[in-house]
Amino acid sequence: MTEIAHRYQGTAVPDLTFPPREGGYPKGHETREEILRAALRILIEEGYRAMSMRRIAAQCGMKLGNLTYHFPNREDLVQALLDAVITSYEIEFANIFHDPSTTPEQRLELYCELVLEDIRSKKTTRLFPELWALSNHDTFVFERVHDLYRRARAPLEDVIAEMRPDLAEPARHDIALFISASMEGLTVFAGYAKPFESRMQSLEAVAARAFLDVVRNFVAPADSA
Amino acid sequence: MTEIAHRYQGTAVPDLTFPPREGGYPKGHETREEILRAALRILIEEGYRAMSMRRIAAQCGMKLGNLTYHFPNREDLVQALLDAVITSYEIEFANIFHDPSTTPEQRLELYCELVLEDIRSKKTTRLFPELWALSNHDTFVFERVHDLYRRARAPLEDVIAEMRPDLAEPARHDIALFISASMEGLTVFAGYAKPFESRMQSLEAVAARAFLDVVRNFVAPADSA
Amino acid sequence: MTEIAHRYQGTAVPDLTFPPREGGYPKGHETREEILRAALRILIEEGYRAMSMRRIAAQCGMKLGNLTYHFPNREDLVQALLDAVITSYEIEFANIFHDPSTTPEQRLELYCELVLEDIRSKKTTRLFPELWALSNHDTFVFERVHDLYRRARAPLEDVIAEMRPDLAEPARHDIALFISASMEGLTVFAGYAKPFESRMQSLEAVAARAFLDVVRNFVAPADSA
Amino acid sequence: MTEIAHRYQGTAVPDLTFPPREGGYPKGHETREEILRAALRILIEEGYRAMSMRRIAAQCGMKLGNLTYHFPNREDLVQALLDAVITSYEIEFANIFHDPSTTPEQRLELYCELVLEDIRSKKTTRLFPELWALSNHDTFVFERVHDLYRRARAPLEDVIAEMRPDLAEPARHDIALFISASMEGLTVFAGYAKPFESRMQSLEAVAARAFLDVVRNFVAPADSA
DNA sequence: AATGAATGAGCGTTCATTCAT
DNA sequence: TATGAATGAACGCTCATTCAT
Repeated sequence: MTEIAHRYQGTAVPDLTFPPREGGYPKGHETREEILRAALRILIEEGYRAMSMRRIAAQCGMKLGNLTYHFPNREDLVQALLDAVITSYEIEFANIFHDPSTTPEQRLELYCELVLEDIRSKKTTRLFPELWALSNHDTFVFERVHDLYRRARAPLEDVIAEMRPDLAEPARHDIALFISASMEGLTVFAGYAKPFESRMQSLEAVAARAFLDVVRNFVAPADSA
Repeated sequence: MTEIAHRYQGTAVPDLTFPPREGGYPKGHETREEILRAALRILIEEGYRAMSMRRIAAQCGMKLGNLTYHFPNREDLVQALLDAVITSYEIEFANIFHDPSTTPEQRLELYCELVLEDIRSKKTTRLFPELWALSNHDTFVFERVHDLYRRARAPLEDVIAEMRPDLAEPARHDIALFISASMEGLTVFAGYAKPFESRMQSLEAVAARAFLDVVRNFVAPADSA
Repeated sequence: MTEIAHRYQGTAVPDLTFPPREGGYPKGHETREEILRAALRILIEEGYRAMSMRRIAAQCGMKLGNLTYHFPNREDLVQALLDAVITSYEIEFANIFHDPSTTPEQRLELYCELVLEDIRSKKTTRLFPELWALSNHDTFVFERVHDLYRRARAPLEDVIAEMRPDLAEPARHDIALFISASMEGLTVFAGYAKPFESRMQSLEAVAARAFLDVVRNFVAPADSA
Repeated sequence: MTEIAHRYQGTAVPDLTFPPREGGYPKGHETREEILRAALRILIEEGYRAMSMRRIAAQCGMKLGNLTYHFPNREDLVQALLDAVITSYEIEFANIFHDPSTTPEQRLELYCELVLEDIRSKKTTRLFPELWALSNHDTFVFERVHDLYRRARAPLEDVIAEMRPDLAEPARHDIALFISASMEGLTVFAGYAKPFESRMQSLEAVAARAFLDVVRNFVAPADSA
């Protein structure tokens, strides 16, 4: 396959959160972190198919045997990696809304701004499509990804509840879901190295307008369950 | 990896459009079609990683040697497959707007309805995340996918132009892009076997409201390039 | 493990009978024969544990990939090998009694002579203990081995029936079984390179005496089922 | 490989006799015993090939590191195991003939009875074929096994000497050897879970008859050395 | 057009072993 | 005494590919 040039080759790829092993030494935890980092790097730069045990071991200058010592099989490693990377997103999200803006409208706009900014990062642009593809065939990824999204929608639902206390819970949920999905969709079009990456600024304005309007104007249909 | 149960196991997976080989016999074309169909079936049911030459050959009860006769190497096959599947989507799209409804608002709504209906199909839900993931690392897929989306946005841009002749072309383009991306984003949340598949109906109402409003109300910022 | 010196290192190890593959070329059959021969050689010279796919491939100057082409997995190869080797023993046995000696006593003695002669061969001494060990954990080997022994006992039972028409079938069967088992047991003590290999001649006399006597003198107990 | 069902799954597998380590603590001896027991359990249940260091460690809920602390390498462990298990058989045998029956005929019969009873145990049926197979390729096992058999034949030779003082030593030895080998051979046919396990009772009668007759009637050939 | 045969590289995994803690 | 960490080699197997038939 023809490879897409990597613009920021030497990306640091940080942000991995995973629990230490019971009874394990600090050295071992560091090694496991190095392994997961290398795996993430390959996943981002070359895709899931290229993320083999051997390549990961080679990436972090480690023998294959040691890699399987820390992660007895590939599934363990992949799950640990995806869990760690998703957990780090959850932590990031949890930190976002500790600074309360004034009006709910401002908070909605800020939320979208932060999400769309994240989407433009190489890491997110590359990682999430892989997660979406994997979630189609792997229940663990499926559940972990949608767990993340559920948490990510919570502040959105709060904002909508403030702006539209008249709406029933399902309707609020639908709107939050739509807003969240809508932004995720932009990953493929205006994410890192995507055709409309440069339009992200103006797309943000379009999105903000659409989201504000739909929250304000949405009228639940009679039979909306 | 833990497999997600396939609800409509025996899916037919049709819709593959690809050119006959120059100087090739009809039999050969049929065989190539069978191969691509088998490949697509694996891609949809088990993901890109499982789509090996051997498994494709096995899927269509064919010996490996014959498969490599028709597609000398894997890249040829993958490109032919993705090209064929994307082409079939383009043809489907081209057929959509031959029946012109009355108002542009109705046409916008119909457009969204058709797209969101397609998204709920197993084929589309499974296929597109794979394409998005591949497009991050493969220029051919990248270009082919965005070519498809460009064509898909064309009728959308026409509708927007009718509704908002006052807007400049970049703004219209941004709005069309947003609407398209927005709906694509719903694939992951309300597509086939997704957590909110059952909410697609009401999500469609939310989306329609948001899209109509943004087309009607969008005001280009002063510095929008 | 300390290795026992191989006295007749360059043993030919012939006698493998297995069916040609349907639609396969003669070349392929030859290759499969070469593979099985190499496997048998290793099994005999170094034991079951040493009989790995890689070592077999190396033994017959073949690439591992080609070996797995002909035998998709180890179990297939092992079964094919044991089946072939056991089949060849069955054929050998079937040929033994086509020359009818005069008295049943002479035939019994000839039978024992032939079996004990075979036991002294390197192939049989080495192979059968492996089969016995394997048959403890592998149903295929278990059934195949006891199928062979059942066929091997048939002429024995005929002889006994001739000598002792008064005996009931179960008693005849027990005697045949005892005689057969008795000789097999000598493998470990007086087989190839065994401590009493040189005593085989005189052991044969002891065995012949014991077998003749038991056939002649055995009196079925009252409650013998 | 297809596994043979284990009828008496939770076998205790006792009977391991091995010397304590010089300067070792009692705790260490217990651990080593636990290790050898686990090894023996695997050997019996799954065969020699499955008896790896890792599996042994896992079997006795121990970390690999600790196992290699007690047995620095595999050969040490295997030798210790086989030595211990053979030693325990030797001790068992030594205890048998402390109760002297009256006539040598009765003693011969009792001897056979005890041996054939032991053969029917899962442990013996499973273990000895492994020993026979190993003894073909490993001098230590070879010598240790035949040492055991030599001791086992001693009481047999005494009985024969009593019954046939006229016979020369080689002839007596041959007869004892034949009787011993004969019974060992029954392991494969009428041992634990073997096709004729249920016939062991009547086979014992056949064997007793044959053995008594051969001891009584055997006439050494003129050239018997 | 299709199958059989063979290669060479790579896959995930298990192995026995060594050494630091 | 026991566990954690790491190595290097080998395991059975699958891969894409090439070529003869």
